[in-house]
Amino acid sequence: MLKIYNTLTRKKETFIPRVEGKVGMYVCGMTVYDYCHVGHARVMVVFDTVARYFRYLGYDLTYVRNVTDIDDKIIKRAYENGEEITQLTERFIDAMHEDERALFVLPPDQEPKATQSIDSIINMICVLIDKGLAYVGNNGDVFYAVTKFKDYGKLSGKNLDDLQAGERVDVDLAKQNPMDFVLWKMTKVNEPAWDSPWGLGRPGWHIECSAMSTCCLGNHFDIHGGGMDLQFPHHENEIAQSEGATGETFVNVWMHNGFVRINEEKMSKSLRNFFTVREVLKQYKPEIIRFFILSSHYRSPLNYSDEQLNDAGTALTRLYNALRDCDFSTDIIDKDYKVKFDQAMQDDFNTPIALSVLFDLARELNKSKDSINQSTILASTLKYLAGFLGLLQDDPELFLKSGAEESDATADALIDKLVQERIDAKKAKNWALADSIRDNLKDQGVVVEDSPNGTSTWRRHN
RNA sequence: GGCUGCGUAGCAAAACGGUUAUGCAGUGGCCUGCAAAGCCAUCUACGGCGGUUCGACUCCGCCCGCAGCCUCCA
Repeated sequence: MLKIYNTLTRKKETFIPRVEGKVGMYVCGMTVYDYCHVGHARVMVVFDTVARYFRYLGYDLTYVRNVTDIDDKIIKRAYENGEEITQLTERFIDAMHEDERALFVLPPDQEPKATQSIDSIINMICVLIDKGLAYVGNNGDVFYAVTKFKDYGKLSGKNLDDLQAGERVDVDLAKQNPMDFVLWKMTKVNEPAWDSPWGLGRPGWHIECSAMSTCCLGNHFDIHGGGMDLQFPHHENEIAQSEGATGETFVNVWMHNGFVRINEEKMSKSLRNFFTVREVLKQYKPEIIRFFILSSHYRSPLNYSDEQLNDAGTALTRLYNALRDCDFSTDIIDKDYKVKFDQAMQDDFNTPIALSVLFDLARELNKSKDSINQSTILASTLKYLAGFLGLLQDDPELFLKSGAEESDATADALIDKLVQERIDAKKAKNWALADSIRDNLKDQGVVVEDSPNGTSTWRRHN
């Protein structure tokens, strides 16, 4: 029985799909004006893992993750760069897909873009105006009237009166209520604009997700996810828009992942304390980053530091080491470990425990190396289960011999040659030479390991 | 100010009302020419104060500390 923590009820609930055997999941994706940072990577990896697990459980999943390709920041950045908006957004969409592939994130089934959903956005705004939930302000912008939606605040646990008491910057005088938010913005000079019943303009941020999600998954679907910071106001506003427009329940389960932190502080673009995925990839192998992300529960904060990444690298090396030189078979899986793994994953996708099961498995595998049958079963089980986390699918030999940089065949050949020279030196009992070769390689980040039968292997230190 | 959430050993990170988490690091041993890897053993815990209970790290209350949201942010 799969349990998922639902932000709406603040409880873990047994997951019951709306339609038996099917799951619709929408995740708020990136605004594409810059490279993805580790915080974005967390969203991608976490929901990729959720998606993989739903499929593993046999659900027919439709996973939608949008791209916000029109907003103030995009316009500003394009202007600063002296670049066409579409040129900028296409560039960063490509970069995002590259990062995604690097982190073994499988593409979502649908990836709608805001600029390609203008019709459904306009339709939804029309309905909201017809229903008296939205109005045209005296500056021509269209606003959502939050006081008209009785459940406003139900997701974030906020209450309009308290919010109004809070300090607010720059209250827009065209609004009836300071908490009202924009559905449609009138165009300014040199901005992209679409024709609408209210004149040339562009959509506000929140409406695009309401339009795209209901468009792709229907008025009512199972899961909506995103980072914690989207809880309010973004997701709150989505509920107001979608439920206001359709009169139906919008989403059954709201999932929010925790932040990536640096020095106990949220990693964010505005604080300028972020590392982009491609920066980190220069230093660490992609699978290490994925392992690092999954080593804490998706709702917990995740502190980013070199120490953490190094630990993740060592831990992952242990698993790959266990798989080294093993045979694999797809049809023999150890049931006990599978059950333990499932128990962890079904408890709100508890990946730290799922990983601990993999380590238990690795220990037993290391002990069973002299029994081919047993080690094949355990190795196959380890690789099979790890696959649902998007881990351990590389050839162990390749993983262990690779570094963060692109692999270099000539460098590897040279290492092989030195390792062979060392084997020869060992045979001649020339320990001094053997040790100096080993020390030499170690200085280059290559660890040599001997095996009982006189052969030697090597791996690159993370 | 309002609303969330968190506080576990050297570091990271989980579960659980009474029983080994797990990874890294440390210590002792086995293995090894010596190492590394691996195996075995082992030391460091549950922010503070009360309460409930036969028994609480786990439930409740208060306090302290931290983070986040209330403005664009994954």
